[in-house]
Amino acid sequence: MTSATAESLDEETSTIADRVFGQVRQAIVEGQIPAGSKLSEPALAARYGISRGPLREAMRRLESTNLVERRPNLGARVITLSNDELLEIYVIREALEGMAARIAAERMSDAAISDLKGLLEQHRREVARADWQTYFQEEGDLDFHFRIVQGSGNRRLIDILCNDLYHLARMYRCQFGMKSDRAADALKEHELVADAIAERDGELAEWLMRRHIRASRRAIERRLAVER
Amino acid sequence: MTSATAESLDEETSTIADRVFGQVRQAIVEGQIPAGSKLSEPALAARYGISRGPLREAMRRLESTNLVERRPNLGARVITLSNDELLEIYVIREALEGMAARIAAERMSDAAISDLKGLLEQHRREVARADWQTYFQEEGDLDFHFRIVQGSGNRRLIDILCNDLYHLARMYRCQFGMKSDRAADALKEHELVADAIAERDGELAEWLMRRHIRASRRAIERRLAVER
DNA sequence: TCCGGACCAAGTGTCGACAATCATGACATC
DNA sequence: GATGTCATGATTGTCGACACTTGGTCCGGA
Repeated sequence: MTSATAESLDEETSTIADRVFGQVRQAIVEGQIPAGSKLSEPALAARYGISRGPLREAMRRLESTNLVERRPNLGARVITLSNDELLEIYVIREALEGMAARIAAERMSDAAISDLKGLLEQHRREVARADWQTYFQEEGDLDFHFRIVQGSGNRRLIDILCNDLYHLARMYRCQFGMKSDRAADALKEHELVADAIAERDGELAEWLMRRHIRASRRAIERRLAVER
Repeated sequence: MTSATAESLDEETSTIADRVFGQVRQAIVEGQIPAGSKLSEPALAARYGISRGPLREAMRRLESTNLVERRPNLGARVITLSNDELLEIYVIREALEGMAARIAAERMSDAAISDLKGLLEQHRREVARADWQTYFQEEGDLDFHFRIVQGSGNRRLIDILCNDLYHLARMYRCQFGMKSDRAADALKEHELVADAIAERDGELAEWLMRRHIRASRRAIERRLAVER
């Protein structure tokens, strides 16, 4: 778990602010700190056994990753997950990951492509035998997207997606159960993207990736419409 | 000038950290603080007449906007503008602003489209009579892109582009002279995008916007190749 | 009973100071 | 003469404390 997060193994980072930043982020993403709840500086400082100085710096970093909202003299709150913002994120992912797939098709190493296909092979086995383990399938979904983005080699692209949007996506997924009835379809779409990349067809890879993310967004839209 | 920056008129923001964040950012973008130079906390704190506490928070925000790099116990430095990263930014802009143009074509209000056309009319007059005023043309270029992005109505999209990438672009532009021999071509491309939006043709607007940004990137690539 | 103003408490914003870490230079040794 | 080591200085990381703002509450009056 938490396998696909950039800089996830940053234990023993020299500065306290960075460490508590990662801890609070994880707590927010996984729902231990509920969405919309107020983040009291003294309380958090006491909870993590640090002073308010480093904690404020961590809060600033959390603010810039759009996980918390701050208003002057009023304090910080965990962001409230609105449905519109979730859909907005998928729009951005469609644009960014589509471009990532295009570049990955041009620049990804053969070895990385082999690894990618191996990952999909493993996912196929998991999906075939386990319908109740959609959780791992969902984590695997992020793993797949993570590798494509890495394959683009565009550092800023990697940064935006892996350090901001993927944490948001994981937060939404932990919040609502996100029982995906789309696991089989998504896997099929992943394989199509991987094939296009293996054939070095950047244009097709981008088109397929965008269609894949669009389909995911539509599935969410349908589910939100039903729940309403 | 500095017309197209989000939250630009944030004078008298209650918190000092936010104010000095904007000031330092402007100083970095406009080159008053040279690229690659070290940012000493005591020096900056003294320069702005504040303590190191708020300054450190401002530095954290600057770090998250990718304008400065920090390494623990080693201090912060202004980012060094590498050519590769500049091109990476254009790749992201191509993906993101293409999507913004598509959505803007669907959602932009008629009034906003009229304003956009008025802006282009003004740009046309400027370009026609002034070849030495490419500076204003370049600022106007950002203004155009800014309005398209705003027209998308996607808050996170607006945030990424206006609060991060555009400042980077302005920094590069202030750093090297960025004498653009492409002003006329760029204006023409802008008008095509605006026309597609006016006709509510999202697919075409995206295609044109991506081609426009790609052309700008290629112009930069050519210039970098010559200077080398 | 309802509205308005003042008081109070909690929390945020800011500051100065101490401890830990790293760079720089001189010095001793091989 | 070159290299490794150590001391020194400066800078960063962290902490506790103070001032100011905000929100709630209580009291008084209509």
